[in-house]
Amino acid sequence: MSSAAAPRSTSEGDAPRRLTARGRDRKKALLDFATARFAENGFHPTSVSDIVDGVGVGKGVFYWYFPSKDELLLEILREALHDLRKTQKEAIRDAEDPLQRLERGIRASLEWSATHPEVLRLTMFCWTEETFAKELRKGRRINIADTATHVQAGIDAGMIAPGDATMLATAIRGVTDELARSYAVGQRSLDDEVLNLAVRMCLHGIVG
Amino acid sequence: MSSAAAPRSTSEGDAPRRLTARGRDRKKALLDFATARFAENGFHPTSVSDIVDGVGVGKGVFYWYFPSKDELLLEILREALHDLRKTQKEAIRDAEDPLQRLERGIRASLEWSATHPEVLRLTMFCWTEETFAKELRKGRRINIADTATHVQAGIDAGMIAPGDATMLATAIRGVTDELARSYAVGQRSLDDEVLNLAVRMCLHGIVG
DNA sequence: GTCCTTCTTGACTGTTCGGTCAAGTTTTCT
DNA sequence: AGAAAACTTGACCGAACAGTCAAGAAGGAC
Repeated sequence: MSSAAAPRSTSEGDAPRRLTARGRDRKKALLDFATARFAENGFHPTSVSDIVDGVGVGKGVFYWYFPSKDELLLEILREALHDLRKTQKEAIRDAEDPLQRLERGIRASLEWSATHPEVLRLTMFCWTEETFAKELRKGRRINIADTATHVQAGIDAGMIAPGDATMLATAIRGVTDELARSYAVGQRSLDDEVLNLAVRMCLHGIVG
Repeated sequence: MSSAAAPRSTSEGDAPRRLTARGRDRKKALLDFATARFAENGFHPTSVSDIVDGVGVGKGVFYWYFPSKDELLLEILREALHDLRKTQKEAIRDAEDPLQRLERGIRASLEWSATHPEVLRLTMFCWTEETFAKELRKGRRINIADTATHVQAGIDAGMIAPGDATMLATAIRGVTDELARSYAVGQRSLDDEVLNLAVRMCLHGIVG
């Protein structure tokens, strides 16, 4: 116990850990490789050894950058949800009215999904274990709230038939999620036709 | 090698294994308990020992009724998909036109989901591992094909705007799946309001 | 009763896995 | 240069896990 400082993993509160350039590269390599393997093999069937072997480093490296395998997955998740939201916000920025905001948001969602199919697969797994589902619920709540804002604005502007904005937002998410999922699962390509269908289902289904 | 017959598990082809009344009860108990535990704890985190302990039997019992843990989950899955389809068929039987068939199918889907939330959770996990995803893809293909039949009939009868029936069926499944999922995940109750919303989104979104 | 099949037990096996650690190397800071 | 911090190694550990098996109990068929 009297030994050296032992900067053991991210301490309780959180000491974000200072990384050198080399460190940042390593961490990213681990993150990327793990994401790919988790998505194609499943989370549990992919061992920490698989990951470090794949990246070509010793096992200790893994635990230098991540406190645990679970925490790694949480980090992948958080980063993905954050990136998706950022993408949506950018896509919506210059829209002129609520309906256009909704349409662009829907398209941005699907396009993001098309470029991150591995994350979508991971997401499906995460819903099935509490540790990870908690994080997803948070993201979902935020996403639906964002959408509901625009739906409500549309209702107020008389562009959308009155109704429970949150529920309509949930249904919109349903259409986009499922179409994205069927792409992730490899049953359909995410082309313009699908994008247009999603928009048509959501908007013409709810526009008064 | 000269030992007794050794009726080892379900043999390659398949010898459905003759069960006594006691046997059938045991098997059902294992199936039910496992479904519940898998749904609340996750598949991998739930060990075979957890299951047999929960039911109060020795470990050998498990392997008398199931060749492996994976095979047990596949059996749960197959049974569930079969039951859902049967329920839908019954709900649709006396409908008068394609639109009514679609509406009743949608309602039946959601109602079935409401009474089998554990299965829905399991389903999400299954999409993430090939062994199980294969089974789900089959179920999904069948489900969408069923729905597409009615959509096509609606198009032919001039009740639905022309379009790719399969794609529309996919979107319909999207709405119902997501609403069901948000129920399974515990964010919303599956009341009449939700049922009506689903029908409204699907039908008024595609009716010409 | 006796024979045969179904069913049950629980200790055991071989393996794998997440995580640790003492020791060493490289980079950065001063 | 020298100290400190960041990084890396890979053998090692205890726990847990899916699956096996030799032995026997229960119950139906005759």
